Amino acid sequence: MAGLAGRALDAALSKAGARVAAADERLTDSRRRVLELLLKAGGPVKAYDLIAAYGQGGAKPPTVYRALEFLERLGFAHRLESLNAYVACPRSGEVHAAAFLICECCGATVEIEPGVADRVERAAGAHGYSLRGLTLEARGLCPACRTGDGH
Amino acid sequence: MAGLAGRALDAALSKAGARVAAADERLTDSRRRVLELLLKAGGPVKAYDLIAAYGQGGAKPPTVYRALEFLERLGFAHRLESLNAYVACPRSGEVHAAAFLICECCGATVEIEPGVADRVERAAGAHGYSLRGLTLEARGLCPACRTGDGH
DNA sequence: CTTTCCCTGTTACGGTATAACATCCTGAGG
DNA sequence: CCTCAGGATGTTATACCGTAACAGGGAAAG
Repeated sequence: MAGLAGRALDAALSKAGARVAAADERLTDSRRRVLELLLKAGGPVKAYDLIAAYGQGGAKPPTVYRALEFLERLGFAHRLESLNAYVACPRSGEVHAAAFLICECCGATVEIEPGVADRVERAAGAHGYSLRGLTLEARGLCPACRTGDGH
Repeated sequence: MAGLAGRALDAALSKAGARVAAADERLTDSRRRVLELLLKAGGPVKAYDLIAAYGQGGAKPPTVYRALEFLERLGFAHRLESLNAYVACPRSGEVHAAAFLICECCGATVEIEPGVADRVERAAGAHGYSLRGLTLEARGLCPACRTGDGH
């Protein structure tokens, strides 16, 4: 799943720590641990898998959900609504609208930048709405699964 | 919530019946009942609210979830992933990619046609993905809630 | 008539998420 | 040093969302 490990993981975590500090927030143990698990996975992870993998016999649900909420708020992670899963954000620490391609066959996901925010913004304006967040999840088949190399 | 009632509701239901028949499917009692509840609500409804409102002491979850699955498959309803809720589709019976504006304050939703499918398709193609379905949900404030008239 | 296929009913369960409250740090100000 | 306010965490319990698995029923085709 292209997850991080070793030096790259450490680098990503310390970079995250710096960004969190710059935002006058704290990267506490539980937040750091959850981010680490998301980065290691390199793909979507279910909340209860994080809970189980947390260590020392696991964590309680609120611990992990609070960490996820924090990571989302600061732009280190996204929630995939259509999968009930969470994923580390490749553009960690920069708040932005996320868009995903999700393979219906193997679950592989890619975060993309389709540049649709402006069009949605216009459509919202036409209905008098002001926009504050965007969820865009496209389901399909990844290259491997299209050709049968999948899984 | 702009829900349907009386003649308009009857008309919508019989139109749905015709479309279902044209698709060589059956609009059974439970399917018709769930569609009726969605149309009456005129907005997003939670599955368990449908279960409670179903009548005769309510229905069992599988009954309602099966009906919802059917209605989605035929394009009569959509699931709002970010709300865990379901909504009747204004373009009932025509399968299409849905996009929604959702008010974070009062929950009002509008189905829009932002015309982004082509852009997402291109972005998917660039990553080798073939597209089969699209979820687009924009959160913001509706006109009433922006001006404080909300609720 | 009977076979087939789809739809439904029912029980039970598993996965997802949060409420509510107690506790504990940590940093600012006295 | 003290203490006090605010955020973060720990803990228990519970509510909500969705589905598996299997039995039964009913209409249409042969």
